Amino acid sequence: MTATGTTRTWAGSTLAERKAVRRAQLVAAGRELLGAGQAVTVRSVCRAAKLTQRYFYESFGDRDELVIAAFEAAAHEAVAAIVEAVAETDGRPESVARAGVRVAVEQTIDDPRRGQVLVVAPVSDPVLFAKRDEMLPVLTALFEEHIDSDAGDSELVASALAGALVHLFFRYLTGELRVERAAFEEHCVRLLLAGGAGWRRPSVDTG
Amino acid sequence: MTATGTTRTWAGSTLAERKAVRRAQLVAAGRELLGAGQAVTVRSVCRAAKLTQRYFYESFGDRDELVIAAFEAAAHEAVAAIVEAVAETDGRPESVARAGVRVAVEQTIDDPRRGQVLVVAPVSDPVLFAKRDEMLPVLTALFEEHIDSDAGDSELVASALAGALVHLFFRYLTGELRVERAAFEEHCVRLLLAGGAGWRRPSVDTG
DNA sequence: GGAAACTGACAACGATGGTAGTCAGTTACT
DNA sequence: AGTAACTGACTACCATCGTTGTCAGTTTCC
Repeated sequence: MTATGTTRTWAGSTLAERKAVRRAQLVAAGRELLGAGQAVTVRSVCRAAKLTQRYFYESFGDRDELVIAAFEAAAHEAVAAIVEAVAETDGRPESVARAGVRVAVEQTIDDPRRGQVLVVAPVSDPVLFAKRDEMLPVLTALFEEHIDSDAGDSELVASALAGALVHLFFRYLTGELRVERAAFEEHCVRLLLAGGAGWRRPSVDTG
Repeated sequence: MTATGTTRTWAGSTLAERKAVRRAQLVAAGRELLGAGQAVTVRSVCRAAKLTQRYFYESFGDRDELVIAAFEAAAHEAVAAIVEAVAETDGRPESVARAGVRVAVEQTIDDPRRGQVLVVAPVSDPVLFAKRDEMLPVLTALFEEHIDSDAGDSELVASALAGALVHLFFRYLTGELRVERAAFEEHCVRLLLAGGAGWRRPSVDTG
């Protein structure tokens, strides 16, 4: 048998394998830069990955594609952890909400780099903002599945909830929100349980 | 009397007057560009203002300063209109919330350019994002003054509310949120009245 | 060993942006 | 009329970025 096409090896690996390695290196470098709040350009990411720019275009059409890949890598980790935690609850709404919030906090606040990628970076990168906006329904749907809310138009509810949580996490992560972690988590749980309501009694209900 | 220093005229106006006119032209040009979703650079804004770049540095240290000025101009209009509308209510929480939401919608959705500047542009410009973040407490404080909420930690409440409203307006303005205007406004009113709760009954309350 | 695939380093080009300066023409004051 | 302030048009320089190509050295296959 002759080694032709993609089976030819170089330093023990095929071209496809090398491409995959290089792609992973670039995505990891992109994550590092995003997580450190640094600019992601073709040059900066290739420098961080210790690859020449020629290899960038082997896997990505442009910088945006790379940045999205980096974001998705981080997001999938967080979502997977949340899904797992939720699956281990007894399924009661409060258990689900608590597990979800706990893990979300762990994934973003206890791992500041991932938090930076998922929560802070989208603020200054329209590409990431749009990507995050696209992925949020995945998360809200997960909770809607377990938490029955008779709160009204579900799209409005979901949007308000997403906006509220994203903003809370952003301010907490950047240190603008000076509250105890427990209070922060409790508030997020309440928001989820009420389909967005962290408050017991809307004023109109007691009027 | 001899005309010296700043009283010297050129085409009928003093240097100070000319500077003020040029500054206003640049701010207006900045607003136009932001409102049209176009990039604001020193070059683009001077082109739009029909002024040479030399005059840019007469009023602004850099591009960010100009962009902030443009944002502030738009924001002050909206805030002033909301303040006025609230002042004309009977002061009951529901009246205040309704007036506030109605005017906010008018200011941003009925005037798409201003809406673009205040709601959409901050998504792709970190300078504007930060500026808006800085100004949101002005608005939430206005409502807190009129709407008594026993909902808990007021900073957490205000942050969640701000995030929810900003996100709702963003999605509505960009056309992502396909709901009737009345439903949209009603939901925002409910959020305000509940200090963020658009929902009647958190599940835990009926458990 | 020769040829082709592959690598890493680098150059090149065009585009854009920020900032500052020059120059000829215009205006206003003395 | 002379001079200084002012204007508008433009140049110049530097930096960064995206994208592509070249070249010499390396590896692998036949």
